[in-house]
Amino acid sequence: MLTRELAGASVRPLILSILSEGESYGYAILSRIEALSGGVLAWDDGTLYPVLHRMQNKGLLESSWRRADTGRRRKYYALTDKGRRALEREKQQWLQVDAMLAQLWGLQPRLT
Amino acid sequence: MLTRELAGASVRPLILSILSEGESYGYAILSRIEALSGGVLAWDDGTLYPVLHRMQNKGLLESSWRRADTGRRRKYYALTDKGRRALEREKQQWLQVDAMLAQLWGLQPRLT
DNA sequence: AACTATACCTGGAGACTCCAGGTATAGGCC
DNA sequence: GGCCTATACCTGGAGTCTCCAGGTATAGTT
Repeated sequence: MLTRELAGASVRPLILSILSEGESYGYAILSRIEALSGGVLAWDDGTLYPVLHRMQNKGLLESSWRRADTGRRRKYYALTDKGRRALEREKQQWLQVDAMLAQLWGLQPRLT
Repeated sequence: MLTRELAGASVRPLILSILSEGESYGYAILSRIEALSGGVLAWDDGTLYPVLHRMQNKGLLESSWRRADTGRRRKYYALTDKGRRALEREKQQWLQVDAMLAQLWGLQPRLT
């Protein structure tokens, strides 16, 4: 698994990025992350939900309870404009740090 | 500046990577990081020192006080074998997460 | 009726960054 | 000599965050 710190640094960008593709809900976001990582990475749901709540409190997300075709209640989250701007900032920051590490590791820099 | 989380996720890999090039000391590590970031990123030294102490406690680093040619006392840090292994792990984890984000952002994957 | 997968939530423990403050000294300038 | 700046290190407390363990509820399958 990931170090606590890297987990912390990546949850938010991952959530924002996933939601930038369209609205989704907690359980699906978890599955998406697991799939993206090739099954390597799986967050505890008790970690994800508080993060979603905090992000909503900060105005990055908005949510609405809806009933899916399956009959289940789901809380769908969608990006707000503020969330979209936050994603852009987080992305720039990630690329900034990544560029530093790439330099130290002798990897070729990323072309943005 | 960086989000607290990204800062947390990157300090350790950055320190380990910088020290993998050879021993160094707190103040120089700070300057190195600032230089690597093109002046954008500057850690507070009150953040760095406790990190170095923790890493030493965990056996990733070893330190020795020495007097530099300038006459100043410096605490030099060097990687231990355990530290080198930790770097390798942290690197793999970073690349793992980076690959996920790259996928979401439509960037080309990194060839390792 | 029991089980599994789906779907959400909370509280407390522990860990960590950040900030503000502190100590000490070499070298340059007046 | 006296002052300032850059160099060099350290600590304590506030606030924030992940992680874990626990809890609730229900659709579908056996």
